[in-house]
Amino acid sequence: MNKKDITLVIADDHPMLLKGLNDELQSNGYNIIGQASNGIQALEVILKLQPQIALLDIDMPILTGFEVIKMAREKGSKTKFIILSFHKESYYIVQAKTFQIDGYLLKEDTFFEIEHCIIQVLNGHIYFSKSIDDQPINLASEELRRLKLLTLSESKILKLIAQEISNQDIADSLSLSIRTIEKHRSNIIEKLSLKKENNTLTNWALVNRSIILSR
Amino acid sequence: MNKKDITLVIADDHPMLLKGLNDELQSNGYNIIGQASNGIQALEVILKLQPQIALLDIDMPILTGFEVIKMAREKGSKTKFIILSFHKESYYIVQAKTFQIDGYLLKEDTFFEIEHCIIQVLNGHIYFSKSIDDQPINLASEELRRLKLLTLSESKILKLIAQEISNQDIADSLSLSIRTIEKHRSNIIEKLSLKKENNTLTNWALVNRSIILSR
DNA sequence: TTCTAAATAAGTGCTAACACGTAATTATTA
DNA sequence: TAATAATTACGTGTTAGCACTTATTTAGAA
Repeated sequence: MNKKDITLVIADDHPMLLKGLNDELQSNGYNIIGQASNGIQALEVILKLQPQIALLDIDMPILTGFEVIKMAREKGSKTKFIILSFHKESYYIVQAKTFQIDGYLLKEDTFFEIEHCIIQVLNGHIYFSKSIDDQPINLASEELRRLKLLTLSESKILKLIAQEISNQDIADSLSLSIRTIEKHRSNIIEKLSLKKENNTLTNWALVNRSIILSR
Repeated sequence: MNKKDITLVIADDHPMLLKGLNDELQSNGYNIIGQASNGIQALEVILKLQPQIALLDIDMPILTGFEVIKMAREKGSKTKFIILSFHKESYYIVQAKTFQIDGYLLKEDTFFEIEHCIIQVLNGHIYFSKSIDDQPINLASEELRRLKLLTLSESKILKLIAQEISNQDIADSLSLSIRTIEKHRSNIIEKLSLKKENNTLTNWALVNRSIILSR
């Protein structure tokens, strides 16, 4: 495929970065059909122009990159999405993987890395920046994979925990003893293989809140 | 003064941003005599080329922008410094003013704002981005507003809390008493007006993790 | 029907976070 | 210089979550 046949939309709320990305891509022969400097603008441009690839920042005004992707897909968009972010923390990477986003780049990456990612994604592969340390991601993903091991009651309780509801309140709302809830918590901790720390389950549930609540 | 007589050095560890800035400045007739992608490189280039103005990122590898400025001045550099940063929090601004830095821009600023700043600084004025004072709508949430109330120490500790580091470990890493950390936590809770619940601060920090860590 | 998994519940002890107070030492600023 | 804010630190008590264990009832599978 010729580079000029690859349609791209790019979105970032930092004008200089947007310009740098635009110039570098264009001078390398890519066809940038749209730009945006906030989330809602990005969503509109993507839905209207239906590019093959959209390169999105996460932290944008009005809508985050993740929200744009979710909404674009709900509207039936076939665009492939690449996140371009400052964040290399596992929290973001896990979220990107959960959303099944096609690519994840860091703003510290060179153009070489960006171009490589675009090509990989166009060929149907998933590509995450080489600069991301895979270790914690795999650990976190492993825990998410284990979510499937939970029974119905355990899942229900986990959702309540992720909403910062105390054992006592969970017990009350489900008309169960607080000891039952405690036992469920123990079982959940064991199934997810969480480290034995104070409030380990609550902490883990809050960090992975969006994933738990979206299930 | 003609634009092409204005000598500039720019430094940022994000290649795309550096390119965007370079292209935009050059196509507007400015004379960029040097670039750098980390702190030590920036320092070398500034000392060697002695530009009239250096545009520096704060968060760079090896040396921060502030450190570069301090060291360049200690070596007798007459260069005027403009910080180009993501941070609009008061403590960064205060730090910039304490260092008597000539200009402070945000990466969300347009080229118009950047150019205006360069001109002001060249004329011996101090110029801080217009976006710093007016509260941006997209970030005007109550929580973020209250985050501004925190002191430097409190912010530092809050970031560690958001990374699930215990009081004891925070105390150890900062060489402080655990009681000091506890006191800071109490103060943070009060400043943020969090509800009086068990682990209320940890929970809040984890829920708002991305906001806290991106600051 | 027997076996197993899930759901229910309780005993007992430990720990980190937090409430609420006091107070000394530094910075900062008016 | 005086007043204020920030940082440091300790005392004492409370609580929610968790470890580790035992045990009954219910429901589904072999």
